[in-house]
Amino acid sequence: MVTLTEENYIKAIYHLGKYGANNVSTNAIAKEMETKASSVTDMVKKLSEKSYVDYKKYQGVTLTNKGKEVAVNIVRKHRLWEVFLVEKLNFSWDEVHEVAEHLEHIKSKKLISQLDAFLGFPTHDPHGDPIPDKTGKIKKIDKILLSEAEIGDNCICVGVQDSSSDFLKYLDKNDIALGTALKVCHREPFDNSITIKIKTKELIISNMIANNLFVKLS
Amino acid sequence: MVTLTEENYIKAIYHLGKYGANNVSTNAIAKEMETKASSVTDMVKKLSEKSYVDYKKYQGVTLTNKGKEVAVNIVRKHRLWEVFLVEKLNFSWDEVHEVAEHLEHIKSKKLISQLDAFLGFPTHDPHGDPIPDKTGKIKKIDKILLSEAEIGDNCICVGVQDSSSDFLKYLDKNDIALGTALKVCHREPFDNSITIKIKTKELIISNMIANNLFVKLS
DNA sequence: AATAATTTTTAGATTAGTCTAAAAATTATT
DNA sequence: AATAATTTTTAGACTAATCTAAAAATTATT
Repeated sequence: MVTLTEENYIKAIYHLGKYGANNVSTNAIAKEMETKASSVTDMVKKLSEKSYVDYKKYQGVTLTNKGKEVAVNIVRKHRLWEVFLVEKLNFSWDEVHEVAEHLEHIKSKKLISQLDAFLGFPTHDPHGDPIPDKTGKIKKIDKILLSEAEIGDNCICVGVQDSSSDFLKYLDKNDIALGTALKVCHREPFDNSITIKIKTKELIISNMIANNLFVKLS
Repeated sequence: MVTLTEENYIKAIYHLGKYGANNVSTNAIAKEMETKASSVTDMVKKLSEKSYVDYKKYQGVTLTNKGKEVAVNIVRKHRLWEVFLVEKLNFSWDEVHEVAEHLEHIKSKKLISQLDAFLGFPTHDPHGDPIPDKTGKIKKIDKILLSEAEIGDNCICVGVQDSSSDFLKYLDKNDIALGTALKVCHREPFDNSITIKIKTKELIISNMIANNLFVKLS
C-alpha cells in the first residue's frame, strides 16, 4: 500500500523529473514539498525500498515504472476532478487546484472510471493539461509558448504553464481563456513584451505572461 | 484543526450517542472504530482537551456542541456524496458507503455547497437517511420499522436501519427500493416473519429483515 | 590540487496514533 | 458487603513522518 505522503512525494518527483530526464535532487524535492532535505532523504530511502524510485546516495532519484504508474494515476485523478469542479460545480479555473489536491488521493477504481464517463471522457483539464487515460497514456499536443510565436502568427490558447491563482485571474480579467483566438502583432525589443489582438481588441502582454501561456498555431 | 482520525472518532461517538442520550463508553467506541480501548482513552483525552467531548474518567464521553457540529457536518458530507455516487455515477446503494467514507473528509465549504446545489438540494441519501442542511438541521420523518406495522397496513419504504451490502442486495433481489409500496398481509406468530404484498406479488420476510426496513404508513 | 561552498546524509529527538500488559476503578454476583 | 468479572486507564514501547544540528560527500572556486 502506498500512503498519502508517499503519493505526494512520488507526484513531486514525477513533476520535477518531467523536464530534464536526469535524476531529481533531494533539495529540489524538499523545495517542492516544502519540507527539509533530511526528511526527503528518509522518505526517498523508504520509496527506494518499496521500489517506487531508484536511488543512490548523493545521486538523487528517478521513478521506477512502478513509481511512474502511481504518479500518472494521481495526475489522472487530479485532472479529472478539476474538470468535474469546473464543468459541474461551477468552480473557476483558479480555484480547482487546492481541492483537487485532496480529491486525487481517494482510492476507488470505480469512482474514477465512472467519473471519467460522467464527464464524457475529457482529454484535457481546465488549464489545458492532458488527462492520462486509464492505461496511463498521455497524448501530447503540439503547443508552443506564446513568447515563441512569430509576429503575424494566428494562435489559439491551449494551456498555461503556471497555474497560480494570480496568473489565471489576470487571464480572466483580460478575457483570455482556453480556446481564445489571438494574433501576435508586435514584439517590443526592449522588454520582449508583445502586442496581441483578441477579436478587435489590442492588448500588451509582458514577456513573463507570454512565457506562461501555451498556444497552437491556427 | 481537526485531524482525519479525530473526525472519525467524533463521528463514531455521534452515531453511538444518537440512540440513548447517555454517555458513550470507551469499549463501544473501540468496537465501532475497530481499535483497542487504550487507544480510545488516549484519543478521548485529546478530544476532551480540544473540547470536542466532555469526558470524566471511567464515565464515558458525550459530544460538546462543538463536537456535534463537526459530526453533523461529516454526516452531511457523507450523505451528499452518497447521493452523488448513486444519482450521477451510477453506483448502487450497496457500493457507496466505503467511497463516501473517504470523500466525507475533504474540507472545502465551496465544494459541498456547490455539490448540494448540483444535486438539487437533496433531503435524503440513497438509504433514506436525512441530509443535514448547511446549518446542521436534520428534519426527521415519521418512519416506523416494518416489523412494527400492523396487519393490513399499506406502507411505503423510506429507509433502512442496516446498510450492509448483504442486506441491500437482498432488497434489490426482491425488488424492494425506497419508494416501493407494500402491504402487510400476515404475521406468523412462531417466528414473527411477515407476509407482504408488493404490487401483486407476495413475499415472506423474516423478522430480522422487517426489523431493518423503515416504512411510513400511506 | 587544495580549499570553500553547497548539498546530502546521519544521528538523535519529537509528535500523532497505535499497541500490549499491568494496574485501577466500576459493576455484577454471590 | 465481600469477591469476581468486566471495563477503563496507565505505563511503556512502536511506527510513520517530521525536525535540528552535525558530519560526510559532492561540486565550485581559487
